[in-house]
Amino acid sequence: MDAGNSNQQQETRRTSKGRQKIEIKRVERESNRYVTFSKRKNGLFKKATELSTLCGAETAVIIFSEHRKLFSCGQPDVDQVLDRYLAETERAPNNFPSLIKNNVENQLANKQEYAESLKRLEEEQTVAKMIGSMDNMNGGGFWWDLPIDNMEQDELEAYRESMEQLKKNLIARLGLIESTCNALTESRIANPFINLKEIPSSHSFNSHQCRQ
Amino acid sequence: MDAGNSNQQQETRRTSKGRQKIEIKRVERESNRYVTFSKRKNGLFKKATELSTLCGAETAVIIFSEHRKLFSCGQPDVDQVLDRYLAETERAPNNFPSLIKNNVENQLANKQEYAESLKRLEEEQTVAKMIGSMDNMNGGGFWWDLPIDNMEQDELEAYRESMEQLKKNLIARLGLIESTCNALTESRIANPFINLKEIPSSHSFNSHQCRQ
DNA sequence: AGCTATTCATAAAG
DNA sequence: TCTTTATGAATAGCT
Repeated sequence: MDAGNSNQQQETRRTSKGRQKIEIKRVERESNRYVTFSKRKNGLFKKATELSTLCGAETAVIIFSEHRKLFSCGQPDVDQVLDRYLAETERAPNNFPSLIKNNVENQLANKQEYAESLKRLEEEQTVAKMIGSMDNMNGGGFWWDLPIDNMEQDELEAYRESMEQLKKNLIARLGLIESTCNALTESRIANPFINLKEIPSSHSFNSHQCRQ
Repeated sequence: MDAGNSNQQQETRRTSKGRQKIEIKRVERESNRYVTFSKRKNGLFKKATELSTLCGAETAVIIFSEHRKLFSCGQPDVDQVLDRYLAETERAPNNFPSLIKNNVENQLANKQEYAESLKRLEEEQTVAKMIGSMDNMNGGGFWWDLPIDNMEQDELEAYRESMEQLKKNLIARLGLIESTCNALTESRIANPFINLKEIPSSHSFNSHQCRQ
């Protein structure tokens, strides 16, 4: 609507230039930047909340101001959404194998190694069972998402130790794997066949609250 | 700006009623809801990105559609922001609840969930077995100790990415679990009852990417 | 924190 | 789903 015609303020001169177009780049003037941050942060939270209400979506918005202050908003709850998100992304590694499944099936070679891997698997199962035997495991979580609250003290201690050990091992192992990958990648630069594929990922949901 | 006067379309009758005001409540018509979701999701991502650019903030927006499909957007990177968020929330003793909270709430200890967890466990085993079938796997390794040497370039890339993701998530999650254990251990020394509190927050930053 | 004029986002309809 | 239209909303610049 143009409304280009005059009138609309009797005689009270415009008290404002009204909204002006701005470039989307850092707002240099600090006072303005603050105000903008505050207004837009609120706007963003509002939009996120509306999206949830209108469409039944679960949302989480996390913002760290330039001074690193945290603000967050989620429906029904930020942490639930994050848990779900983490669960999803954790799943990605498990999806990976499917990419090479075909090759794997063609490679069933060394029986002995296979036997060893089975043995290892049993160890994992032991842990898993121990955990599984504890009552419950929330729907979309992983085995380490145990109901810690219900553990007895000794179980808790044992569990924590396991976790610490697992963490150490994982970090070390993953670091090794990564560097191996990197080394191999480099050494294969000469390889004319390079095509990257996407890691598929599909997902689930969950989140209510606004902190500021 | 009323522009209430007529004219403005020669004779071309209005082809649209234009935007109409809507109530902020679930959009009942499915087709509309879907369209609204898509538009608003994009709008939200845009707003978040603008906020980052304009104010030097770090943002992460995570959305799970009603069909549980995941969409996310972050500057400079969703996972970095999440790591920061988790780090922040981890430290605060009163904080860790969410993950645990979930479990607690889900501790209706119903059999069905347990069954589901078992099912998931089986899936993990399947993966492990599959990998176990791959030739090689020096004793003591875990399922992610795949025969990297035999991977094709694209698999390798995908695998490395998965590993990096897994590492990030594991570190974050295990850290969270550990601190939870510690907190619980402490709190039990004096009190056998544990109750979760709301999370205070002050904080730091971090995040670039949009997935959809 | 309020105001106001504008720009921006988006509900409807094609 | 993509475009167009017309209008509702968000917000930049001031006070």
